[in-house]
Amino acid sequence: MLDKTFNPQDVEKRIAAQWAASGAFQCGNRPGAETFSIVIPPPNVTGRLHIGHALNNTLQDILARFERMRGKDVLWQPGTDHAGIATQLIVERQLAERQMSRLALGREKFLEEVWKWKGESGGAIVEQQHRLGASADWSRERFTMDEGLSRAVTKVFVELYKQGLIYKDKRLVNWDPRLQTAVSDLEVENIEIKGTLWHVKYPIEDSGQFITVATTRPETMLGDTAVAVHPDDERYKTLVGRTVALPLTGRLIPIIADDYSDPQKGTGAVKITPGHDFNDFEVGKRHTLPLISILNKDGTLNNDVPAPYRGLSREAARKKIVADLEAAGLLEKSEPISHAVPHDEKTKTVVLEPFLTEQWYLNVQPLADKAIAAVESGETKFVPENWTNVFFGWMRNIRPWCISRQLWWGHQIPVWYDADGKVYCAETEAEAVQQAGGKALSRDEDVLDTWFSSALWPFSTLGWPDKTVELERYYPTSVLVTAFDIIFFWVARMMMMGTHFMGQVPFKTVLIHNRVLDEQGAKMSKTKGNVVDPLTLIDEFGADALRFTLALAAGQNRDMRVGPTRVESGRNFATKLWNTSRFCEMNGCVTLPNFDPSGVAQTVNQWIVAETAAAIAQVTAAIEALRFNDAAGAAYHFVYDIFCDWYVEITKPIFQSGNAAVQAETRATTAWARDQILKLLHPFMPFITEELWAATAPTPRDSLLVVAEWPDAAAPDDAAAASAEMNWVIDLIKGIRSVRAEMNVPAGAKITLLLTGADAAAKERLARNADVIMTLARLTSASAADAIPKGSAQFVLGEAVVALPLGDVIDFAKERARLEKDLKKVQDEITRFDAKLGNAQFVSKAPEEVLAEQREKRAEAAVLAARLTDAIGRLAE
RNA sequence: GGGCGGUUAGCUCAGCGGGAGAGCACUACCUUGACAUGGUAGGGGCCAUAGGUUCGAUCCCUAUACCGCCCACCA
Repeated sequence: MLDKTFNPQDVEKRIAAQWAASGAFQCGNRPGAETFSIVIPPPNVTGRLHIGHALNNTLQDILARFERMRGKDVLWQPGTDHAGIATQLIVERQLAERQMSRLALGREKFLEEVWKWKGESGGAIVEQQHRLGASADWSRERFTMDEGLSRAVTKVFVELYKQGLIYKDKRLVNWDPRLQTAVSDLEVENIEIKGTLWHVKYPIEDSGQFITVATTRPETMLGDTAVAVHPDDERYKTLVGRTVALPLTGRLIPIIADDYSDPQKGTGAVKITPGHDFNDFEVGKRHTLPLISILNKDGTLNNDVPAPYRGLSREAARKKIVADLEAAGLLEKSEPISHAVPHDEKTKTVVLEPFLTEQWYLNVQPLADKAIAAVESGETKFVPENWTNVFFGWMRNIRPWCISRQLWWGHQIPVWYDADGKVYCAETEAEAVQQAGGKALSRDEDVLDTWFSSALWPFSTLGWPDKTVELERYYPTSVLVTAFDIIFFWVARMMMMGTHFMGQVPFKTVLIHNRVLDEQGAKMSKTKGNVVDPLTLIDEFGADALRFTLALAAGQNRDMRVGPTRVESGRNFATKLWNTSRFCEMNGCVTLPNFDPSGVAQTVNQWIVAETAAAIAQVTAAIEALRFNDAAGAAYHFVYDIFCDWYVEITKPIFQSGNAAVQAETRATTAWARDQILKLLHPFMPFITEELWAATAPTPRDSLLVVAEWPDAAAPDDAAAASAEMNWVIDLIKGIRSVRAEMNVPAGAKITLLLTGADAAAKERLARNADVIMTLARLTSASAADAIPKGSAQFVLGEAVVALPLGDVIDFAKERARLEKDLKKVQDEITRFDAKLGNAQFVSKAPEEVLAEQREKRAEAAVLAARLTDAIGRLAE
C-alpha cells in the first residue's frame, strides 16, 4: 500500500541509483536505432547549480527521456568547462588565505594547485545535476581541459594558424588591471555611473588664447597627442593647424580637423588620446598621431608621465590632476554628468581600461560566412525563430576575436619563439623545435580564451580529431538547448568552428529558452540576495516538482518567473498524481498484459481511452515542437480535469456496485490509463513516475519506466458516441451541482431529479448513467418525467429541462433571479447573432462554414431561451 | 542612436481573425472511503492608446505611450 503522500527525499536517491545501475543513460546500446544527441552547455567547473541551469537541464532531460522512450539511441553529452578566469581567481584566493601567491609559486606549481582544487572541490555542479535527475551519459563526462579536448584545441589553433587566420596584432584591448589580462568585448558591461565633466583650457601656443576641451577622464590628458575639432565648425576653423601646449606636461600637440569631433557635444573640441580610447585610436591612425601609453599593466601611471604622477592609481591621478589644473587656472568649470563606464561583466566593479597590447587574434570572417550561410539555408534553425536575427546581426558585423588571455589556467598557446622572436606554431614542443632546426625555444606564456575550447565542444567531446564511431554517429547533434545570453559567446562560435572543421553544422536546432527571474520579475543576483536556489527547492518540494514547474513556465516569451509558491503547486500536482495512483491501487486496478484499449465495451471506458489518446497526441506533438509549457500543460489538464475529476469519480460507483464484468473492464482500463499517465509524465517528473511504475505493479515490471515505450494509443471506433454521452452526463452533473450551490442546498441533503422534455436518447442516457449521476450529484433518484412539480429548481440541458423538486426549501425569488440572469445572457447572445446574420455584408462575404456555425449557435441559443422562459413561467404559477 | 521583446482577471502567463482562458490568489460551502499538498460552486477583464485593413480585430498593419532587454555611443 502506498503511503499517503510522496516523499521525494526517500525516493530520489534510490531511483537515481537504479537508473545508473541499469545503464539506461548510456548511448550506443541501441545499434540500429535512429540517434538523438544533445551536448550540454558545460557549466563552469567552479559553478553551483542555479535556477537557470535547472531550467536548461530540465528541458534537455525532457527531450532525452522522451526520445529514449521513443526508442532512439540517445546521447546527452555532459561535462564541465575549465572557466579560466573564475577558476584561477578561486585558487588564487585560497592561496592568499595561506599567505601564498600565484607569482611566488610560479606557473607550474600554481597549475598543480589548480588541478588539485579541481580534483577536490571542482565539479560540485555535476552532483547537483544528478539531483535534478539529469539523464546524461555520465560515463562520457568531459572537461574542457582534459587530454582529448586539449588535443583538439591545439589542433584547431595550429590549423587556423596555418590557414593564416590566427595572427598577432598590437592594438587597443579592454584590459582588466586587476587580473592584468585582456578581456573580450563581450565581457564588458557598460554601467551608468555619476561622474564629472571637466572643462579644461588648453593654451594655444603664441596666442594667449585657449581652446577648451571637455572630458570625464582628465588623467588621460597626459597621453593626449592632439585636439580635434569638426572641419565645418566655424568656431574653431581658424585654429586648425595651430599648436597647443598640453597643460602639466608642456608637450606640444596639434589641433586637427576630424569628422569624429561632434560640435554638439562638450565644447566641440575633443582631446585625442590614441593610447587610451578606442575612437581616439582610430583618429590617431587617420592622422598618424603618436600614441602614448600612460599606464602600467596594473593600472597605475607609468614613467612616461611627469614625475609627480608616476605610480599613482588612476583615481589618485585624476584627483591630483584636477587639483593641479585648478591651481593653474586652467579648469574652466566642472559639471556633474551621468555616463557609462566599461566594467568587467563578472564582478561589475573593476573598471576596464582601453590598453595597448600585443594579442593573438582570430580572423573569424571566413568562418562567420560559413556559419551565416548554414543558418540562411536552414541547416540550423533557431527556436523561437526571431533569435535568428540576433545571430545574424552579430555575425554580419563580426570583428576579429581576441583569443589570448594573460592567465595561467587555460590552454597555453601552442606557439614557441626562438631568441630572435621568430614564431613556430606546432602541436608539440618537439615539432616546434624541429621546425626551428633544433634551436632553443621558449613558449608563448598566454592561454586561450575559455570560449575557444567551448567552441569545439560539439565535436571535441565526440573524440575529434580522431575519427571515432561517436563522431560519425552523433554529429551533427540534434538540438542545442541554451539561454540567449550566450548566443554570441558560445552558439555563434560553435557554429563557426563546426562548419569550418567538420564541414557540417554542430546542431540542427538551437532552442533558446527563457531567462529565469525571481517571483517579482527581478534579475537574480547575489548582491540583491534574491537568488532562488534550486537545491533548496528540491529539498523542500522534490526534484519532480521543480522540474514540472519549470517546464510549465517555459513559454515562448523571454523571461519566466520562478519561486517557492509556484514550485509548491508543482509539488501539489505530484501529490495528486501519487494519490490517484493510490486510488487505483486500493481498487485493485492492475495492468493486464494483453489489454487492448481499443476493445473496451463500456461507454465510460471508451471515453477515457479516447481522452487518453488525445492527451498522448497533444503531449507528443508539443514536445516535438519544443513547446514544453504546452506539453506539461496538456498532461496536467488531462490528469487533473479529466482523469481525476471525472473518470476516477465515475469509477467509484462502478467499483461499489457494478457487475463483475463491468468492474473487471473498468479496473483494467483504469490501470491502463494510469500507466499512460506515468509514461507521459516521465520526461517531466522522472522520479515519482518511476517509483509509481514499480509500486503499482503487483509483479515486477518488464523494465524500468525510463526505458519503457512511449505511448501511442488510438481512440476506439465508437469514441465519438461515447464522448457525446459522457459530455452530456458531465454537463448534467455540473448543472445539478451549480444549482445546489446557488440555492444553498446543504451538501448532505439528498434530492431527486426529474428530466422533462427529453427525447428517447436522452432518457436512455439518463437511465444508463443513473448510478453515476446519483452518486456524483448526491441524488436519491434520477428519472424522466412529463411534468415539473411546483417548487422545483430548473435548468436547461440541451433540448431538455432538468427539474430538482426542492419543495418548501426553495427560495422563489432567488430561483427567479438565477433563471433570469441566465436568460438575459442568452438573449444578449441572440441579439448579437441577429445583428450579425442581419448584416448583408456579413452574409454575402463570410465563408459558408462560418455562416452555418453562427446560424446553428443562434438556433441553440433560441432553444435555450425558450426553455428558460418556460421555466420562469412555471415558477410564477 | 539602432534593434528586439512585452502591455489580456489582483498576481504569473497562455491564446491570436468569427462566442475572452489557465494556474495562483480571492469568496462561499464541504473533513464525501485516493488526495485538505483536497473537493464543489462562484466573483473578477472596453485583451495599453489612437488610427487603418476586413463583413468581422484581443489577434493583422501603422503610429503613440509605458516597461524590459541587447548592441553601439558616451566630450
